[in-house]
Amino acid sequence: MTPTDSELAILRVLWQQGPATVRAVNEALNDPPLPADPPERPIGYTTTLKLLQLMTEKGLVTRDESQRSHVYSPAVAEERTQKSLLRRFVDATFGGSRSELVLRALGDGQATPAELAEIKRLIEKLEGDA
Amino acid sequence: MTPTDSELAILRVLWQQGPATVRAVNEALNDPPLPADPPERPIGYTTTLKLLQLMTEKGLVTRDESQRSHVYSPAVAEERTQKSLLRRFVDATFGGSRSELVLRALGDGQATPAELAEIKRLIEKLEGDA
DNA sequence: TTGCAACTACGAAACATTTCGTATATATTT
DNA sequence: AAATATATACGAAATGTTTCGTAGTTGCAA
Repeated sequence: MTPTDSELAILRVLWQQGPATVRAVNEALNDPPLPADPPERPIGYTTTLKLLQLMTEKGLVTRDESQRSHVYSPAVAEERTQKSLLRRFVDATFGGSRSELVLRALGDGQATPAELAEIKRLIEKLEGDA
Repeated sequence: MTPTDSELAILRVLWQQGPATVRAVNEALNDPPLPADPPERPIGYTTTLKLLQLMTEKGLVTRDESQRSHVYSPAVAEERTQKSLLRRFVDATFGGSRSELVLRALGDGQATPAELAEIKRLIEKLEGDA
């Protein structure tokens, strides 16, 4: 089962922060890393709650109901989920071609030398494995 | 203006094949590169037509109405569109980190040596520019 | 113990996207 | 000329996602 956009936003909070209450998730969602202009309307508490309830039904999260404030945990792995979303995206946008994707991702002069070096290292490692 | 999934599928046909009629687009959409199992239900002709009409309104395509069968052309550039979709995707899935994206894209041992070599060349070129 | 604050549950509205049926017009075939 | 095939237009149903209001419950403070 693959998350929708809003579900993914919630999963990212849980992956980063670990198990959390509805309130904590909601606050994280509404705490903008970089404030937008014009500022976006905050997501309502019950919206986040409902989403987490739906995600529980779908098996994307689990919850601990032993406390009054339920505590939610991710039930899908970050890497696995990212890979699955990536596959969909590459198929839809680049006809399945990973290298086209990478070319576009790096090919606009915005990648830092550190990023490039890191990726180069990765490639050399992959080549070494062959 | 950024295309929806179905709109993107249509744009990909137009980018690849050049200007085309509704019928040609519809047939291309229903001609599976690799047949699925179970086979998917084909997209109806009027569905494609409607989408192209909406896309015309949105400015994603233009059309030549001089013939009875209108001929549609892409009105947005492939590279620009891909970059914009990529940015959204990287933001939503990898918190904006391009190198995380690339790591995931290449890091599952599925990339071919040729792909890796191509990307390495690109990186060396980018490093040279700095 | 009364009232306020915080919680869950859930139906349904609001919104976005996709799909297609039907009406109508125009060309083509018989 | 009539029947058939092919086209566009467009309303509206179907589907999927997001949002929130409201009801009801539980804990806590006055």
